[in-house]
Amino acid sequence: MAKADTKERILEVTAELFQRYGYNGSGLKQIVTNANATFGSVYHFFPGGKQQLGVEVLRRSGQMYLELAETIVGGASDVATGVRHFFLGAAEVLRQTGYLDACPIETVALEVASTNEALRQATADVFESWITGIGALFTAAGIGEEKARDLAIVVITAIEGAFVLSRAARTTEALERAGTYAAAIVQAALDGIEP
Amino acid sequence: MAKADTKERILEVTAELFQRYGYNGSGLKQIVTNANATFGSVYHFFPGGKQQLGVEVLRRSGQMYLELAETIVGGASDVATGVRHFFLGAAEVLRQTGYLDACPIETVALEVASTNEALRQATADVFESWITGIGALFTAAGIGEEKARDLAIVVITAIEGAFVLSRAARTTEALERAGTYAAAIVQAALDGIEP
DNA sequence: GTCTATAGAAGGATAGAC
DNA sequence: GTCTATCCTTCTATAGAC
Repeated sequence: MAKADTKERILEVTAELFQRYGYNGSGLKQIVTNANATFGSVYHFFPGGKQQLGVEVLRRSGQMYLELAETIVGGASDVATGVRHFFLGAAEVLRQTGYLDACPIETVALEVASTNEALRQATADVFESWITGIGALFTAAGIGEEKARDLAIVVITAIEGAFVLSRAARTTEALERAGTYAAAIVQAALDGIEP
Repeated sequence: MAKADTKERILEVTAELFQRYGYNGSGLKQIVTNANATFGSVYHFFPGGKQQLGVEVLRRSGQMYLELAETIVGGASDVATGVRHFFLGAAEVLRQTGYLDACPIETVALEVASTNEALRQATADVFESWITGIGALFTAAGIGEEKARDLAIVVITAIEGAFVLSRAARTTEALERAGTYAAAIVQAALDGIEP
Protein backbone atom coordinates (compact mmCIF):
# COMPACT_ATOMS: atom_id res chain seq x y z
CA MET A 1 0.00 0.00 0.00
CA ALA A 2 3.03 2.19 0.12
CA LYS A 3 2.54 2.27 -3.62
CA ALA A 4 -0.92 3.43 -4.53
CA ASP A 5 -2.01 3.83 -8.12
CA THR A 6 0.25 6.12 -10.06
CA LYS A 7 -2.76 7.94 -11.48
CA GLU A 8 -4.12 8.31 -7.99
CA ARG A 9 -0.87 9.75 -6.69
CA ILE A 10 -0.72 12.24 -9.54
CA LEU A 11 -4.25 13.41 -8.81
CA GLU A 12 -3.65 13.75 -5.08
CA VAL A 13 -0.37 15.63 -5.42
CA THR A 14 -1.79 17.96 -8.06
CA ALA A 15 -4.81 18.73 -5.88
CA GLU A 16 -2.53 19.67 -3.01
CA LEU A 17 -0.31 21.86 -5.18
CA PHE A 18 -3.28 23.63 -6.79
CA GLN A 19 -4.69 24.39 -3.36
CA ARG A 20 -1.46 25.90 -2.15
CA TYR A 21 0.10 27.50 -5.21
CA GLY A 22 -2.63 27.69 -7.85
CA TYR A 23 -2.64 26.46 -11.44
CA ASN A 24 0.10 28.61 -12.91
CA GLY A 25 2.17 28.15 -9.79
CA SER A 26 2.13 24.36 -9.98
CA GLY A 27 4.57 23.09 -12.57
CA LEU A 28 4.26 19.71 -14.23
CA LYS A 29 7.82 19.05 -13.20
CA GLN A 30 6.92 19.66 -9.57
CA ILE A 31 3.86 17.44 -9.86
CA VAL A 32 5.89 14.61 -11.36
CA THR A 33 8.54 14.88 -8.68
CA ASN A 34 6.17 15.06 -5.72
CA ALA A 35 4.02 12.22 -7.03
CA ASN A 36 7.07 10.06 -7.65
CA ALA A 37 5.93 9.65 -11.23
CA THR A 38 7.26 10.52 -14.68
CA PHE A 39 6.21 12.71 -17.59
CA GLY A 40 5.34 9.58 -19.50
CA SER A 41 2.87 8.51 -16.83
CA VAL A 42 1.24 11.90 -16.69
CA TYR A 43 0.62 12.01 -20.42
CA HIS A 44 -0.40 8.37 -20.44
CA PHE A 45 -3.22 8.98 -17.95
CA PHE A 46 -3.97 12.51 -19.10
CA PRO A 47 -3.43 12.76 -22.85
CA GLY A 48 -4.87 16.25 -22.77
CA GLY A 49 -1.93 17.39 -20.69
CA LYS A 50 -2.02 19.81 -17.81
CA GLN A 51 -5.46 21.12 -18.71
CA GLN A 52 -7.10 17.70 -18.60
CA LEU A 53 -5.32 16.88 -15.37
CA GLY A 54 -6.55 20.20 -14.02
CA VAL A 55 -10.15 19.53 -14.93
CA GLU A 56 -10.13 16.12 -13.26
CA VAL A 57 -8.44 17.48 -10.15
CA LEU A 58 -10.96 20.31 -9.84
CA ARG A 59 -13.87 17.89 -10.13
CA ARG A 60 -12.42 15.54 -7.52
CA SER A 61 -11.45 18.25 -5.09
CA GLY A 62 -14.81 19.92 -5.50
CA GLN A 63 -16.70 16.74 -4.70
CA MET A 64 -14.52 15.86 -1.73
CA TYR A 65 -14.83 19.31 -0.24
CA LEU A 66 -18.62 19.23 -0.66
CA GLU A 67 -18.77 15.90 1.14
CA LEU A 68 -16.72 17.36 3.97
CA ALA A 69 -19.05 20.35 4.19
CA GLU A 70 -22.16 18.16 4.14
CA THR A 71 -20.73 16.01 6.91
CA ILE A 72 -19.90 18.93 9.17
CA VAL A 73 -22.88 21.16 8.44
CA GLY A 74 -25.37 18.30 8.35
CA GLY A 75 -23.84 16.59 11.36
CA ALA A 76 -24.46 19.42 13.81
CA SER A 77 -27.53 19.87 15.99
CA ASP A 78 -28.85 22.44 13.51
CA VAL A 79 -27.59 23.91 10.25
CA ALA A 80 -26.69 27.28 11.75
CA THR A 81 -24.44 25.59 14.27
CA GLY A 82 -23.12 23.40 11.49
CA VAL A 83 -22.15 26.42 9.41
CA ARG A 84 -20.34 27.89 12.38
CA HIS A 85 -18.48 24.62 12.92
CA PHE A 86 -17.39 24.54 9.31
CA PHE A 87 -15.85 28.01 9.46
CA LEU A 88 -14.07 27.24 12.72
CA GLY A 89 -12.85 23.92 11.39
CA ALA A 90 -11.51 25.61 8.27
CA ALA A 91 -9.75 28.17 10.45
CA GLU A 92 -8.12 25.40 12.46
CA VAL A 93 -6.91 23.57 9.37
CA LEU A 94 -5.56 26.78 7.93
CA ARG A 95 -3.67 27.60 11.10
CA GLN A 96 -2.31 24.09 11.48
CA THR A 97 -0.99 23.98 7.92
CA GLY A 98 0.81 27.30 8.21
CA TYR A 99 -1.90 29.01 6.15
CA LEU A 100 -1.35 26.69 3.22
CA ASP A 101 -4.55 24.70 2.93
CA ALA A 102 -7.72 26.66 2.36
CA CYS A 103 -10.15 26.14 -0.53
CA PRO A 104 -8.92 23.59 -3.09
CA ILE A 105 -10.26 25.41 -6.14
CA GLU A 106 -10.48 29.11 -5.32
CA THR A 107 -7.04 30.18 -6.50
CA VAL A 108 -7.38 28.20 -9.71
CA ALA A 109 -10.87 29.62 -10.28
CA LEU A 110 -9.56 33.18 -10.29
CA GLU A 111 -6.49 32.36 -12.36
CA VAL A 112 -8.37 30.64 -15.16
CA ALA A 113 -11.60 32.67 -15.15
CA SER A 114 -10.53 34.68 -18.17
CA THR A 115 -7.88 32.50 -19.75
CA ASN A 116 -9.03 28.89 -20.02
CA GLU A 117 -12.63 28.09 -20.80
CA ALA A 118 -12.47 24.37 -19.98
CA LEU A 119 -11.01 24.99 -16.56
CA ARG A 120 -13.30 27.96 -15.92
CA GLN A 121 -16.31 25.77 -16.64
CA ALA A 122 -15.00 23.12 -14.28
CA THR A 123 -14.71 25.63 -11.44
CA ALA A 124 -18.18 26.99 -12.21
CA ASP A 125 -19.59 23.46 -12.08
CA VAL A 126 -17.97 22.87 -8.70
CA PHE A 127 -19.37 26.06 -7.19
CA GLU A 128 -22.81 25.27 -8.56
CA SER A 129 -22.67 21.79 -7.02
CA TRP A 130 -21.78 23.36 -3.70
CA ILE A 131 -24.69 25.80 -3.93
CA THR A 132 -27.05 22.94 -4.70
CA GLY A 133 -25.63 20.65 -2.03
CA ILE A 134 -25.54 23.16 0.80
CA GLY A 135 -28.87 24.58 -0.31
CA ALA A 136 -30.39 21.11 0.01
CA LEU A 137 -29.29 20.99 3.65
CA PHE A 138 -31.10 24.27 4.23
CA THR A 139 -34.32 23.15 2.56
CA ALA A 140 -34.16 19.95 4.60
CA ALA A 141 -34.04 22.20 7.66
CA GLY A 142 -37.30 23.79 6.65
CA ILE A 143 -36.13 26.80 4.67
CA GLY A 144 -37.85 27.62 1.39
CA GLU A 145 -36.09 26.61 -1.81
CA GLU A 146 -35.38 30.04 -3.17
CA LYS A 147 -34.12 31.35 0.12
CA ALA A 148 -32.10 28.20 0.68
CA ARG A 149 -30.19 28.81 -2.54
CA ASP A 150 -29.54 32.43 -1.62
CA LEU A 151 -28.30 31.38 1.81
CA ALA A 152 -26.01 28.78 0.31
CA ILE A 153 -24.52 31.40 -2.00
CA VAL A 154 -23.99 33.78 0.90
CA VAL A 155 -22.35 31.15 3.08
CA ILE A 156 -20.04 29.99 0.29
CA THR A 157 -19.05 33.52 -0.72
CA ALA A 158 -18.37 34.30 2.94
CA ILE A 159 -15.95 31.44 3.39
CA GLU A 160 -14.23 32.00 0.06
CA GLY A 161 -13.71 35.66 0.86
CA ALA A 162 -12.56 34.86 4.37
CA PHE A 163 -9.97 32.44 2.99
CA VAL A 164 -8.44 35.26 0.96
CA LEU A 165 -8.11 37.64 3.90
CA SER A 166 -6.98 34.95 6.33
CA ARG A 167 -4.29 33.57 4.06
CA ALA A 168 -3.01 37.07 3.28
CA ALA A 169 -2.96 38.23 6.91
CA ARG A 170 -1.97 34.87 8.37
CA THR A 171 -4.62 35.17 11.03
CA THR A 172 -7.94 33.41 11.45
CA GLU A 173 -9.77 36.64 12.29
CA ALA A 174 -11.64 36.90 8.99
CA LEU A 175 -12.76 33.27 9.11
CA GLU A 176 -14.00 33.66 12.67
CA ARG A 177 -15.92 36.88 12.01
CA ALA A 178 -17.35 35.70 8.73
CA GLY A 179 -18.37 32.44 10.38
CA THR A 180 -20.19 34.21 13.16
CA TYR A 181 -22.21 36.33 10.76
CA ALA A 182 -22.86 33.53 8.30
CA ALA A 183 -24.21 31.36 11.12
CA ALA A 184 -26.35 34.27 12.34
CA ILE A 185 -27.87 34.73 8.90
CA VAL A 186 -28.76 31.05 8.68
CA GLN A 187 -30.20 31.15 12.19
CA ALA A 188 -32.34 34.17 11.23
CA ALA A 189 -33.69 32.21 8.28
CA LEU A 190 -34.51 29.28 10.58
CA ASP A 191 -36.34 31.74 12.81
CA GLY A 192 -38.28 32.98 9.81
CA ILE A 193 -36.90 36.49 9.91
CA GLU A 194 -36.65 38.38 6.61
CA PRO A 195 -34.22 39.53 4.81
CA MET B 1 -0.60 63.84 -23.15
CA ALA B 2 -0.75 60.95 -25.51
CA LYS B 3 2.52 60.03 -23.87
CA ALA B 4 2.19 59.80 -20.15
CA ASP B 5 5.10 58.87 -17.95
CA THR B 6 6.61 55.57 -18.91
CA LYS B 7 6.68 54.51 -15.29
CA GLU B 8 3.04 55.48 -14.98
CA ARG B 9 2.08 53.45 -18.03
CA ILE B 10 3.92 50.41 -16.71
CA LEU B 11 2.11 50.65 -13.38
CA GLU B 12 -1.30 51.07 -14.98
CA VAL B 13 -0.89 48.22 -17.43
CA THR B 14 0.47 45.88 -14.77
CA ALA B 15 -2.43 46.69 -12.46
CA GLU B 16 -4.89 45.80 -15.20
CA LEU B 17 -3.11 42.56 -16.05
CA PHE B 18 -2.83 41.49 -12.40
CA GLN B 19 -6.55 42.08 -11.95
CA ARG B 20 -7.44 39.96 -14.94
CA TYR B 21 -4.79 37.25 -15.05
CA GLY B 22 -3.02 37.29 -11.71
CA TYR B 23 0.68 37.56 -10.91
CA ASN B 24 1.95 34.35 -12.48
CA GLY B 25 -0.36 34.86 -15.43
CA SER B 26 1.03 38.30 -16.25
CA GLY B 27 4.35 38.06 -18.04
CA LEU B 28 6.88 40.85 -18.09
CA LYS B 29 6.87 40.57 -21.85
CA GLN B 30 3.15 41.19 -21.93
CA ILE B 31 3.51 44.13 -19.57
CA VAL B 32 6.23 45.69 -21.69
CA THR B 33 4.24 45.26 -24.86
CA ASN B 34 0.95 46.59 -23.52
CA ALA B 35 2.63 49.55 -21.83
CA ASN B 36 4.55 50.41 -24.98
CA ALA B 37 7.75 50.24 -22.97
CA THR B 38 10.93 48.16 -22.96
CA PHE B 39 12.67 45.78 -20.61
CA GLY B 40 15.26 48.44 -19.98
CA SER B 41 12.63 50.87 -18.76
CA VAL B 42 11.04 48.34 -16.48
CA TYR B 43 14.32 47.50 -14.75
CA HIS B 44 15.31 51.16 -14.71
CA PHE B 45 12.23 52.13 -12.69
CA PHE B 46 11.96 48.86 -10.79
CA PRO B 47 15.46 47.54 -10.11
CA GLY B 48 13.94 44.84 -7.93
CA GLY B 49 12.30 43.34 -10.98
CA LYS B 50 8.84 41.87 -11.17
CA GLN B 51 8.49 41.57 -7.41
CA GLN B 52 9.16 45.25 -6.77
CA LEU B 53 6.81 46.22 -9.60
CA GLY B 54 4.24 43.91 -8.05
CA VAL B 55 4.50 45.46 -4.61
CA GLU B 56 4.08 48.98 -5.97
CA VAL B 57 1.14 47.95 -8.13
CA LEU B 58 -0.61 46.26 -5.21
CA ARG B 59 -0.19 49.32 -3.03
CA ARG B 60 -1.52 51.65 -5.71
CA SER B 61 -4.43 49.44 -6.70
CA GLY B 62 -5.32 48.90 -3.07
CA GLN B 63 -5.44 52.60 -2.34
CA MET B 64 -7.43 53.44 -5.47
CA TYR B 65 -9.98 50.74 -4.78
CA LEU B 66 -10.40 51.93 -1.20
CA GLU B 67 -11.01 55.46 -2.41
CA LEU B 68 -13.64 54.16 -4.80
CA ALA B 69 -15.32 52.23 -1.99
CA GLU B 70 -15.24 55.21 0.34
CA THR B 71 -16.79 57.40 -2.32
CA ILE B 72 -19.63 55.01 -3.07
CA VAL B 73 -20.33 53.75 0.44
CA GLY B 74 -19.85 57.14 2.08
CA GLY B 75 -21.77 58.94 -0.65
CA ALA B 76 -25.05 57.16 -0.15
CA SER B 77 -27.88 58.26 2.13
CA ASP B 78 -26.70 55.73 4.72
CA VAL B 79 -23.90 53.18 4.91
CA ALA B 80 -26.17 50.17 4.45
CA THR B 81 -27.46 51.61 1.19
CA GLY B 82 -23.91 52.51 0.28
CA VAL B 83 -22.75 48.94 0.76
CA ARG B 84 -25.57 47.74 -1.45
CA HIS B 85 -24.61 50.26 -4.12
CA PHE B 86 -21.02 49.10 -4.05
CA PHE B 87 -21.94 45.46 -4.67
CA LEU B 88 -24.32 46.40 -7.49
CA GLY B 89 -21.75 48.70 -9.02
CA ALA B 90 -19.13 45.97 -8.90
CA ALA B 91 -21.60 43.60 -10.55
CA GLU B 92 -22.20 46.10 -13.34
CA VAL B 93 -18.49 46.64 -13.97
CA LEU B 94 -17.90 42.90 -14.01
CA ARG B 95 -20.69 42.33 -16.49
CA GLN B 96 -19.62 45.18 -18.71
CA THR B 97 -16.01 43.99 -18.88
CA GLY B 98 -16.94 40.44 -19.82
CA TYR B 99 -16.19 39.27 -16.28
CA LEU B 100 -12.62 40.49 -16.47
CA ASP B 101 -12.40 43.28 -13.92
CA ALA B 102 -13.19 42.35 -10.34
CA CYS B 103 -10.88 42.90 -7.35
CA PRO B 104 -7.44 44.23 -8.32
CA ILE B 105 -5.51 42.25 -5.73
CA GLU B 106 -7.51 39.13 -4.89
CA THR B 107 -6.01 36.75 -7.45
CA VAL B 108 -2.50 37.89 -6.64
CA ALA B 109 -3.17 37.57 -2.91
CA LEU B 110 -4.03 33.90 -3.25
CA GLU B 111 -1.20 33.16 -5.65
CA VAL B 112 1.53 34.65 -3.49
CA ALA B 113 0.17 33.84 -0.02
CA SER B 114 2.54 30.92 0.39
CA THR B 115 5.28 31.68 -2.12
CA ASN B 116 6.44 35.28 -1.84
CA GLU B 117 6.64 36.98 1.52
CA ALA B 118 7.11 40.54 0.22
CA LEU B 119 4.07 40.32 -2.01
CA ARG B 120 2.02 38.51 0.64
CA GLN B 121 2.74 41.31 3.10
CA ALA B 122 1.70 43.88 0.52
CA THR B 123 -1.66 42.18 0.01
CA ALA B 124 -2.14 41.87 3.78
CA ASP B 125 -1.43 45.58 4.19
CA VAL B 126 -4.00 46.43 1.53
CA PHE B 127 -6.73 44.32 3.14
CA GLU B 128 -5.95 45.82 6.53
CA SER B 129 -6.23 49.32 5.08
CA TRP B 130 -9.60 48.42 3.64
CA ILE B 131 -10.81 47.07 6.99
CA THR B 132 -9.69 50.24 8.69
CA GLY B 133 -11.10 52.55 6.02
CA ILE B 134 -14.50 50.91 5.70
CA GLY B 135 -14.64 50.41 9.45
CA ALA B 136 -14.17 54.15 9.89
CA LEU B 137 -17.24 54.79 7.76
CA PHE B 138 -19.23 52.52 10.04
CA THR B 139 -18.03 54.18 13.25
CA ALA B 140 -18.84 57.55 11.70
CA ALA B 141 -22.35 56.20 11.21
CA GLY B 142 -22.64 55.54 14.92
CA ILE B 143 -21.54 51.92 15.17
CA GLY B 144 -19.15 50.92 17.95
CA GLU B 145 -15.50 50.50 17.04
CA GLU B 146 -15.19 46.79 17.64
CA LYS B 147 -18.38 46.00 15.79
CA ALA B 148 -17.43 48.38 13.00
CA ARG B 149 -14.25 46.42 12.36
CA ASP B 150 -16.11 43.12 12.35
CA LEU B 151 -18.67 44.51 9.94
CA ALA B 152 -15.96 45.79 7.64
CA ILE B 153 -14.36 42.35 7.60
CA VAL B 154 -17.67 40.72 6.83
CA VAL B 155 -18.48 43.13 4.01
CA ILE B 156 -15.04 42.77 2.44
CA THR B 157 -15.03 38.98 2.69
CA ALA B 158 -18.50 38.94 1.15
CA ILE B 159 -17.47 40.89 -1.91
CA GLU B 160 -14.21 39.00 -2.36
CA GLY B 161 -16.01 35.68 -2.19
CA ALA B 162 -18.74 36.90 -4.50
CA PHE B 163 -16.13 37.94 -7.06
CA VAL B 164 -14.84 34.37 -7.17
CA LEU B 165 -18.24 32.82 -7.78
CA SER B 166 -19.37 35.51 -10.21
CA ARG B 167 -16.24 35.34 -12.34
CA ALA B 168 -16.38 31.55 -12.43
CA ALA B 169 -20.07 31.34 -13.29
CA ARG B 170 -20.12 34.46 -15.46
CA THR B 171 -23.25 35.67 -13.77
CA THR B 172 -23.80 38.46 -11.25
CA GLU B 173 -26.00 36.30 -9.04
CA ALA B 174 -23.45 35.86 -6.26
CA LEU B 175 -22.64 39.58 -6.14
CA GLU B 176 -26.31 40.48 -5.97
CA ARG B 177 -27.17 37.99 -3.23
CA ALA B 178 -24.07 38.73 -1.20
CA GLY B 179 -24.76 42.45 -1.55
CA THR B 180 -28.29 42.09 -0.28
CA TYR B 181 -27.19 40.21 2.82
CA ALA B 182 -24.16 42.40 3.48
CA ALA B 183 -26.36 45.49 3.35
CA ALA B 184 -28.88 43.82 5.65
CA ILE B 185 -26.19 43.04 8.20
CA VAL B 186 -24.99 46.64 8.19
CA GLN B 187 -28.58 47.86 8.49
CA ALA B 188 -29.13 45.57 11.47
CA ALA B 189 -26.08 47.07 13.15
CA LEU B 190 -27.42 50.56 12.49
CA ASP B 191 -30.67 49.45 14.11
CA GLY B 192 -28.73 48.16 17.08
CA ILE B 193 -29.63 44.53 16.61
CA GLU B 194 -27.16 41.91 17.77
CA PRO B 195 -25.01 40.29 15.62
C1' DG C 1 16.16 57.04 -20.11
C1' DT C 2 15.64 53.90 -23.90
C1' DC C 3 16.59 50.07 -26.76
C1' DT C 4 18.21 45.41 -28.51
C1' DA C 5 20.19 41.16 -27.90
C1' DT C 6 20.88 37.44 -25.20
C1' DA C 7 21.75 34.65 -21.26
C1' DG C 8 19.98 31.04 -18.26
C1' DA C 9 16.29 28.75 -16.14
C1' DA C 10 11.74 26.78 -16.19
C1' DG C 11 7.53 25.99 -18.57
C1' DG C 12 4.61 22.29 -21.26
C1' DA C 13 4.82 18.72 -24.47
C1' DT C 14 6.51 14.66 -27.41
C1' DA C 15 9.08 10.49 -29.22
C1' DG C 16 10.78 6.20 -28.77
C1' DA C 17 13.21 2.59 -26.09
C1' DC C 18 12.12 -0.60 -22.68
C1' DG D 1 2.85 1.46 -18.04
C1' DT D 2 7.25 3.51 -17.33
C1' DC D 3 11.32 6.03 -18.26
C1' DT D 4 14.68 9.21 -20.44
C1' DA D 5 16.10 12.46 -23.58
C1' DT D 6 14.91 16.27 -26.08
C1' DC D 7 12.24 20.01 -28.52
C1' DC D 8 10.32 24.44 -28.44
C1' DT D 9 8.47 28.16 -26.09
C1' DT D 10 8.19 31.42 -22.47
C1' DC D 11 9.93 33.40 -18.44
C1' DT D 12 12.79 36.72 -15.68
C1' DA D 13 16.86 39.14 -15.77
C1' DT D 14 21.18 41.40 -17.47
C1' DA D 15 24.71 43.70 -20.49
C1' DG D 16 26.02 47.17 -23.22
C1' DA D 17 25.18 50.39 -27.19
C1' DC D 18 22.86 54.59 -27.96
